[in-house]
Amino acid sequence: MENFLKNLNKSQLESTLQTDGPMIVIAGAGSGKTRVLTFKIAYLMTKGVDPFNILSLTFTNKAAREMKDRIGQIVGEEARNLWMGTFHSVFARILRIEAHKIGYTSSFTIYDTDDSQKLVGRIIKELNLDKDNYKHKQIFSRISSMKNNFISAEKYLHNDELLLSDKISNRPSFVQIYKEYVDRCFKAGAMDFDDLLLKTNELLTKYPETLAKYQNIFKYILVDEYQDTNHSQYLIIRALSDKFQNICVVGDDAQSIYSFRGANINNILNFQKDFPDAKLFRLEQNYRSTKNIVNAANSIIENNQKRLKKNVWTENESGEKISVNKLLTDGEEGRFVASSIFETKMQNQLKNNDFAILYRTNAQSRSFEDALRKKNIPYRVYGGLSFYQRKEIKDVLAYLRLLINEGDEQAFKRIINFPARGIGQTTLNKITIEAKKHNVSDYIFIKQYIKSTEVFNNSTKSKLLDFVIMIESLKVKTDSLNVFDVAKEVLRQSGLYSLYKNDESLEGVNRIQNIEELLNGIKDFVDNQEVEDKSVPSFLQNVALATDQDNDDDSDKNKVSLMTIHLAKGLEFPYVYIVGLEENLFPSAMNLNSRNDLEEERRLFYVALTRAEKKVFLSYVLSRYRWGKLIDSEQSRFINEINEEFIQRNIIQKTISKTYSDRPSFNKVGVRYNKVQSKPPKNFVRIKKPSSNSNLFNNKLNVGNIVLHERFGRGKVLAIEGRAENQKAEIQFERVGSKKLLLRFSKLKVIA
DNA sequence: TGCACCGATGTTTTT
DNA sequence: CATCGGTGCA
Repeated sequence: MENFLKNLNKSQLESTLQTDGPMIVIAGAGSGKTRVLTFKIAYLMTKGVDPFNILSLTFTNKAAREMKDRIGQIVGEEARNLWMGTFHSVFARILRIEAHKIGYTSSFTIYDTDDSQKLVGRIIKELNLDKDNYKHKQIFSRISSMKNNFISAEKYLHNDELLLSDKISNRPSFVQIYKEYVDRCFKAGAMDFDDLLLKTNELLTKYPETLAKYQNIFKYILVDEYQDTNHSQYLIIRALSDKFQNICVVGDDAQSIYSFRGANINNILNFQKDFPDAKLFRLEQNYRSTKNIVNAANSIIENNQKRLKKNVWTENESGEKISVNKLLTDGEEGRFVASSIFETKMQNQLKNNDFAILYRTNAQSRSFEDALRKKNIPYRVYGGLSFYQRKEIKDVLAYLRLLINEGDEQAFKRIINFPARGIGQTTLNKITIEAKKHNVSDYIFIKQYIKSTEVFNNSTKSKLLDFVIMIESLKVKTDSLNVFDVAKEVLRQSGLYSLYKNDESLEGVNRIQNIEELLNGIKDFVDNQEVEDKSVPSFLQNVALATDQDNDDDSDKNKVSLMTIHLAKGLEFPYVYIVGLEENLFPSAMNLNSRNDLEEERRLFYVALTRAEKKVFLSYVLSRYRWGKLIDSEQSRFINEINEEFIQRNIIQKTISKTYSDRPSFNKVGVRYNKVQSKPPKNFVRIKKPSSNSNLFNNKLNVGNIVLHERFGRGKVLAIEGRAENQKAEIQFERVGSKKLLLRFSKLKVIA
């Protein structure tokens, strides 16, 4: 039964078998910490601990799912009963059960960053503040950081230091915005991401019996990536573990890279002070990377002052030196990387998914996409704009949100006049004022008071009334229909579907495709056996906390991965390209001002290096386009911090290809490609996605061909127009008539 | 009220 | 360069 433990080394085994009492595992990169967590949980279960009593918090939902699967392979079915997920998803689930205790209903809305920022912007406007001085994104991020540090608006008001600093920076009204923002979220029955943690704390503090209930449920608590927890998260696990003290945290201070969202490295540095009896374990043997990589990474991190003593080593071969490459422009960097991938792949018989390109900022992906596409190397861009952040998707979801939460201000504002129904700004302003007078939400105001109020003229009144009637009739359907059918009704009755359907433009076609994908996703959610709660609120919660990297499917298996270093955390690839190693980009210009910030950038570089198994390629350029302008740049200080014996510098690369201009104009290239690449989260069956190697990009489609479309069926090609990814075909389908399709979207099979 | 156009402004990183 | 918000006209 416990055979599975045989594969562990000494320190892995010791930390696995230590089950009771507080403990911390300091785990170097690639030292098998996930194995320890997995085996420890499996071990607990074989010892008879009920999976319902184990809480395991991971950094992404994907990590949780993978771990659950692996545990399932060892102990079987029972593993599905484990409490496992991100802080946000686990506690959102609990909050839904306990919501009424803290003044919410179980169908509370979760505001995403976009909702939150918009609300802050609106408040700034309402308070008549100068929007150039009060930048809504900055203000929101300050609010978020206050929340994560447990400084409420009230506390803020009593903190002279903070108030003074606002005065000095000429933003004395910050605290008013903060307070109003919190009030408005509450009134809207909405929580933002930070609230999910904050309100959990509120719940556990205010209700000792609730705290006791969850303390008794979570007899064993395990936290992965502990170095990236913030104060809120810290307090939650402290409270929950207080009774049994069976708390195991795993992390690596050298990989703490999320301080910008409140992560507090002191959580890991101080763990032993918090739990004086805590046992400490170290995992220092690296199984992932070559000696060169491990040693190079060690030489980098030695430049940081703040760190725990640790000696990461490996028995792996020395491997190749790290290749450092200097290029002229970002365009050349793209081509260099693409060629290098191509050559390395050919020489060593590798697959595309053996490669990753890691960068500091999402905006850098562009040149690599262009170059890879030209070389016909399939790739996938992770991160960036996620599926659920697309306008058309947010619109549909906003209808669903309003159906279950009449208070949802952001949802209401989004859809009241979309699709356009003649309700303009003037009317909206009136509604806001009147609603405030009656102390209800905008929607409830028009629903309850529209008939009796005199502030609107008759035509406006009837337009508003029509809106209410539509929403109310949809709401009735939520009782009898499942989410999928409700969503279909929403699309039909709101007019959203026909709006986009009639839009023949490229954008319109794109949007309708996305909406259909969303429907597929909802259908799958409804049909999915593993999902217990299929209500609209449950679906929306799922969606709000889903992330793009939560899903991978077979079509993504053999592709080069492009992502930010932050997203690469926890992943590994045989060959890794770390690009854009230039001062002001990496390290970022924003983080050059303090030692702490710079050290975090350095840890980020450490994380990037330690993703690699076999070989690392670094690159930097002399000039790079930023904001459409050519900027001179110099190599990153981090390159020189690597001990020279581990690297090999290459002279300026010759231009690899001169057949096309360095910066192709947008007209030629068309719409950016990665915009349509990210995808809905797991549980989601979808129609075939556009991708760099699929579809008719390369294959020739001719007028007269008979084709098969997965939804429309058989059809005949009448005409082809446009070029490259803008290419469209007019096809006469037997069942549904003639349609113009964008070839890069349509999965067409040529049958004759 | 709706739409088209224009200029300002912004890019760290994400649950 | 790309998006967004604001302005001015129909």
